[in-house]
Amino acid sequence: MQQANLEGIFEEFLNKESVFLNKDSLSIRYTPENIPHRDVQISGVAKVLASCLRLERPSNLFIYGKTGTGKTLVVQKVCHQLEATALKKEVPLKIIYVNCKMRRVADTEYRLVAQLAREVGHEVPATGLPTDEVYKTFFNSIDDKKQIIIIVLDEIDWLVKKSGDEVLYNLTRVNQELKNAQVCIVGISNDVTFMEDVDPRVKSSLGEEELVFPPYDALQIKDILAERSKIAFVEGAVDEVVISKCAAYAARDHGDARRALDLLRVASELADRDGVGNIAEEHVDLAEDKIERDNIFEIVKHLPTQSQIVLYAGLVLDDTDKQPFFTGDLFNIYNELCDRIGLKILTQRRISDLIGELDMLGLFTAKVISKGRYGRTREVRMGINGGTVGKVKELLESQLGF
DNA sequence: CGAGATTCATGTGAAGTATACCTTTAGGCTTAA
DNA sequence: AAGCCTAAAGGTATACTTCACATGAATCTCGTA
Repeated sequence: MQQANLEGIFEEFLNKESVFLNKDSLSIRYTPENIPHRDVQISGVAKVLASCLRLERPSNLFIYGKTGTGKTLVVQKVCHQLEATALKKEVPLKIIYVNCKMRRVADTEYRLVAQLAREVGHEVPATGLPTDEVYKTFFNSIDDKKQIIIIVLDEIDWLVKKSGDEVLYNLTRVNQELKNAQVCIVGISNDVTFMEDVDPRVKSSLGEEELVFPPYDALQIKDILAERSKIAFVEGAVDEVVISKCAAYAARDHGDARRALDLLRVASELADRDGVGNIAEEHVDLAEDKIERDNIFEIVKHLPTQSQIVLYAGLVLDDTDKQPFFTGDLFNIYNELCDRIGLKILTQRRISDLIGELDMLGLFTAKVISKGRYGRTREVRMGINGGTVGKVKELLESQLGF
């Protein structure tokens, strides 16, 4: 009986007409042929980096703009082209791309440099070595021949927020130590104000050239979506109205094209699953919830256990009544929870830091306030909205074993 | 009544500790001449 | 004697703890109008 059912599902799936031609083109990893409305930025980046084709070190470049304004995409695009040209002209050029936000990959000085070393083919242990040693490993392996290295540090603001700007200082100085190779650094930041509280030496050196990516407006996002959907969907699967809606939603908060693409992709997946031949407006609404949920799930799932418990404690408090709550309240609940599942209780000092981290991830919204006579504390609210809370709670319960 | 002192709960920085892992080194064992 | 293996010694990064001091506005205190 069940077997037959399964078979039925598969059969149906195969017979069903899919809305997709090439679903990949909606994914964030996809690099499209041309990037609409970013000509200025593309040529800006290209002009700066082009000098490496003459074996001259390009100026360091610092790029900032909000999420989903195409920073990463543009840089990657230019880099690909550059690599291709360099290959043709036999210019020794290497481009290293590192995303600093990756947990446990590049979020400390040591780990970043270790990652760089790995990118040039030197396995480096996760701990144990002096940081200088790792620097040396990296330098030596790039300095063995004349070449230009372009290091792209994406989400560089994270790295600095977590472990200070010393890394950047060291990296911007590397050229003095290298005999053959030359290094150019491209920093990409979502935080527009990030440069303000950075060592002025780093600032002047990293910001030799600066480029701002303004947010897209609704019309531009529409263009982008239209372009991609030509590749992604079969004829007539997606309606003008749907695209407008996605664009409008995304433009509503700071012109985030990535969000628009996500909306369209998820909406179309939902439509596909429903087995209807085209995407309807309500699919977009459903998609909006789902994306928010999925993003949060992804973050929560990979949180260290202790942070998960702190988050769960927040959810418990959120459930009762108080919304904002304070560090002390949270710590009490946290204690009970740890007791319940027999986990080691960390100090309040540490929890305070963990709350800070959850705040950075957007799961909490925490603000240090003074309650006058009644002390100073963090005022914490949940950064997760209504419908998702329950699901996150379920997820945590199953992961933590409540 | 208002200026200044007090107070509370916790933020925050610095230094210390435990753990896991790394390299170096010295000693011991094996092996081959 | 040379080569190889092993275990101890000495070192590091990271996550966490301990200690001590900093914060900042509501509240208290006390001098003054």
